[in-house]
Amino acid sequence: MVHLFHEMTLMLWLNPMEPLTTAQQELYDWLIDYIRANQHSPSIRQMMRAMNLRSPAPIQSRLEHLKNKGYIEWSEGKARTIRVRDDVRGVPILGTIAAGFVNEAFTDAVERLDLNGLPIQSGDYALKVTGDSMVEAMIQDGDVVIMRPVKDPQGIREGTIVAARVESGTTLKSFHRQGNQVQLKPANPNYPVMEFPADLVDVQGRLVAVWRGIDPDFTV
Amino acid sequence: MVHLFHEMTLMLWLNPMEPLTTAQQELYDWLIDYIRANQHSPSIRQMMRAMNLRSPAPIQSRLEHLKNKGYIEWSEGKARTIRVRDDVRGVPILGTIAAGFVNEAFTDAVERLDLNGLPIQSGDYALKVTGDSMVEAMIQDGDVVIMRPVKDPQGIREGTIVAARVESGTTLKSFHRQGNQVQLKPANPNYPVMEFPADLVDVQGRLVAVWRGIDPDFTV
DNA sequence: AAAAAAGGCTGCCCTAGGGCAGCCTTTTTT
DNA sequence: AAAAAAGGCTGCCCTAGGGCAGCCTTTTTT
Repeated sequence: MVHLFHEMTLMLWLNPMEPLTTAQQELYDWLIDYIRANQHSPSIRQMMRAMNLRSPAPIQSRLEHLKNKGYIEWSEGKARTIRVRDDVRGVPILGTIAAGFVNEAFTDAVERLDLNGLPIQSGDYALKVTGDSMVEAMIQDGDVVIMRPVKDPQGIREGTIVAARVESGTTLKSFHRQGNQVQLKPANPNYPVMEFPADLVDVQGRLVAVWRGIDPDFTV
Repeated sequence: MVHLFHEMTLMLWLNPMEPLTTAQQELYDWLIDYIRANQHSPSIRQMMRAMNLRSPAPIQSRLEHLKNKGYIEWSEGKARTIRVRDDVRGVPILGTIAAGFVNEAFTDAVERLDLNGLPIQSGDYALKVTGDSMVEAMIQDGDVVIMRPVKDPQGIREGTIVAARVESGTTLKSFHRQGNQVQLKPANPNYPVMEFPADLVDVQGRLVAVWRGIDPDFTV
């Protein structure tokens, strides 16, 4: 059983794109980091130095491969115009999961919500929520939940909302311990609390954020 | 009264940074659009052409001004390295406002949530929610709501969630009409429905998205 | 083990593109 | 109205940085 779960977690990270060689992957990872940090592409010479090469040619061929495999693109002949493919940015949605008054007036921006990156880490993934079992936790059908892989399942706090895989499927629930058992509690009285031996519960991630786009056609 | 409201809406868009001259603003706007569309900075020559100039010098001086006023920055001497200041990206947070099971396993990404831009338009702004008057609409204290300015208040659908300013302050409520009156309905039975003459209600935006970052210390 | 692909290097070409002096014109401030 | 700032232009310099031929070495596939 446990083996099955491990296969699952691996599947989660399967890359749907053509695989990269070690050198290509190394360049790609460095490139992603550089672009994220600097907001612009490095030059081929910079990549050459970063990869400890003494000539730009290898970088050019690796870039060519990355381009052919669909990872990046650039404007021919123009400096620093490499961009990562659109759908690689952002968080991958891996599937679906069951689940007064102020008197101050608006003035200037007091802080900013940086949707370009702030609370999301590399490795995070998203799930689209189906069902209403978490409505009392303010998560409803159609929401997108951003999950973070859990390295140490022992360290999960009581009540953390997690995506947990048990034999019947994967579900978004509140995580609780009861001796050797794990309880997965819905946030909706119409659903039962589920209880499993701890080793049959594979926690695939914990909730770090919720995104809800409002469809204007559904605002009654 | 109505005049006051108009002053408010203007205040909303006050730019806290040093103002730009027309030429600088024009370049800045073009630059923002270009970077958003292409994922990389244009070259000075490109800007020269876009601004219908015959020499790069004016662009250089405008960029210098934009830099001194804190709008942009770049790496000296490196091509296409202009970046917009960090806190200008993303959505400005303008203040605070009262307010089952699947058997499919996760596999590959079915689609992607592009946090870099997808559902947000230029002009949108964010408000941090305080209070629990919208809990039944799944919006809770601490959430960040992304709002879109409403061009035509007549066109607001019944039940749309809006940020509305009335004489007592600004509030996040569900918008309803009752003859010449406007009803602002909370999504919480503990709060009263409010009713005002339509011309005393200034709708400052409608809800387009909700973002909730989960503080790991509060996951009980 | 053999063949193919990828990686690496030297060395060179050449242009995209940043920078700036000097001077004039237009716009904005005072 | 005068002064200051911003905008514009010509014209030039020069290097950051893309591109590639040719050949060898290492890794990956078959």
